[in-house]
Amino acid sequence: MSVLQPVRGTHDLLPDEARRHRLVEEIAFDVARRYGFGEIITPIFEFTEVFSRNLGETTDVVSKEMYSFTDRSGEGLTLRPEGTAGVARAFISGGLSQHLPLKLFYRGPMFRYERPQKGRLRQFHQLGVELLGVEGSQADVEVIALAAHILEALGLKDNVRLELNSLGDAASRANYRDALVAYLSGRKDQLSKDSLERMERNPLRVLDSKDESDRQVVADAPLMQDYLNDESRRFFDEVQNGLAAAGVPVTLNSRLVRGLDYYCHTAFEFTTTALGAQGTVLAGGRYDGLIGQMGGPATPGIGWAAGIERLSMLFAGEAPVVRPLVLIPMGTADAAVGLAQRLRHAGFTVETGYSGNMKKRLARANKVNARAAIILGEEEWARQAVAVRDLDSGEQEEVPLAALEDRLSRFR
RNA sequence: GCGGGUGUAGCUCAGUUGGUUAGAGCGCCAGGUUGUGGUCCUGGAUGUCGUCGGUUCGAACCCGAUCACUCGCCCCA
Repeated sequence: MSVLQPVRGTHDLLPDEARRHRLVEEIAFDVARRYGFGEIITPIFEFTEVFSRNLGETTDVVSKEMYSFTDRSGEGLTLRPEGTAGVARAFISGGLSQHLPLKLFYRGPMFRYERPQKGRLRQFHQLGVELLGVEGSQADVEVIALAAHILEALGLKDNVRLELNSLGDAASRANYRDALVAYLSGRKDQLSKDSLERMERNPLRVLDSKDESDRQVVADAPLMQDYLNDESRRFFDEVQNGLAAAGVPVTLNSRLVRGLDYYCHTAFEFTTTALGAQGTVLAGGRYDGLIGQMGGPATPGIGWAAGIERLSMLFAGEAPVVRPLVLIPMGTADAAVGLAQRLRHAGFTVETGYSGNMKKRLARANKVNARAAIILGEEEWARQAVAVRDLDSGEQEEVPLAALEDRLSRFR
C-alpha cells in the first residue's frame, strides 16, 4: 500500500475528465427532464439490510462485492452498490406514495468490491431513472425510449444495441426455472463447473455462459418465452409494440438475464462491443415486487442505470470551456483587482495572472485560450482607459473605462 | 477470487549480449524583447528505472515477492 496512490479501483477525475463526466451527466439529465423526471439525491450509504435483503442473498453483489462496515455506534452500514434499493427506501421513508406516478433521476458514486478492469471500478458512477407507480407497459416503453434518447443525445446511437427479454411474472418465472433445471440436470456432464454452481444459485445465469460446451447445451434448452403465462405474454407484446411505435429498434435476446432478484417482466440492456469485456452500458428492468417486499405499499416500478465512466469513454463530444478575459496589470495591481471584480460581477469570465512580465502573462493567456487581454498600463490608467487586445486577431485598441463592458460584450 | 501481459522524466516512449555520468520527442522553466502572446532560435531542470529483497565485481536489464495498471474468466454499469 502506498498512501500516495489512489485506492485500488478508484480514480481521480482530473479537470479534463471531470468536465466530460459532468457533461455526460448534464446531457442525460437534460433529456430526462423532457420526459418529466426530477432529481432525487439519496445517501451513498444505507443500512446493510437495504441491500442484502432486497438484491438477493445469493447474488454476487450481495455475497461478495459489498463495502460493508460497522460505524461507531455499531450499526451495520454499506456503501451503496446500486441505486434502486436506496431510491425505493427513500420512496417509503418519504411517504412518496402520495405522489404517484413518480419519475426520478439520480446520479452519483456506487461501490463494488471487484477486480478492476477497463470500464470496471470499485468506485464508479451511475446515472439512472426510476418510474414508480405505473403498472402498464407504457412505463416500460417510456423509460426505455428515454434511455435510447439519452444515448442518441450522447452520439452513441450507432455504438449500442438494445437487447430485450421478458422474465415474466413470478409464476411464469418459477415454472420456467423448474423446466430449465430439469433440462440441465440431465446434462450435468456437459456443463462447466461454473455452470454447475449457477444451477444451484441462479439457474437462469447458465443461459448467459460464455463457455463453449455450456452454449451447446443451452442452444437446445427450453425458452423463457414458451413459459410465459398469458398475462406475461401480453405484457411483453405490448412493450415490443410500444417500442416499435416509439421508433426504438430492439433485438430480442431470450438469454438475457438480470443479476438482481427483484426484477420481473421487462429486462433490457444496451450493449456495445467497444469496451472489451464490459459490454453493458445501460441496463435495467421492471421490479414490481421490490417496494412491497421492503415493507412499503405495493408499488410497481421500472428503471435503469448507466455507468457514467463507460458512457464517458464512448462519448466523443468535447465539453465546451468558457474562454476567459485575461487582465494584465502593469504597475497597477490594485486597480486590476478592482476591475476584475467589476467585470466578474458584470458576468464576464476573468482570469488574472499572478506574476511575470507582460510577455509571460500573454503567453499564459494563450494557454488558457483567453479570448482577449485587458492591459492596464499606467499611462492608459491615468487617462481612465485600458488597452483591449483581441487575442485571435491581434488587434488592440484603447477603451475608456466607462465604455469597457460595452466594448467587451462581443467577447462573451 | 482465478489466469496472462505491463510498470524508465508531467505525457508518449527508446535503452543493444547485465558495464561506469539513463536518453528522445512533447510539455515545463529561462533568455533572445526592462509594455505585447500564439511561430522561431538558444539554454536549463527533469527520474528513489513502481516498491522491497536476492544473484553478481557490477542490475533499468537476471530471479523472487509485493503494489498498481491492463487483458481475459467470474460478474456487472
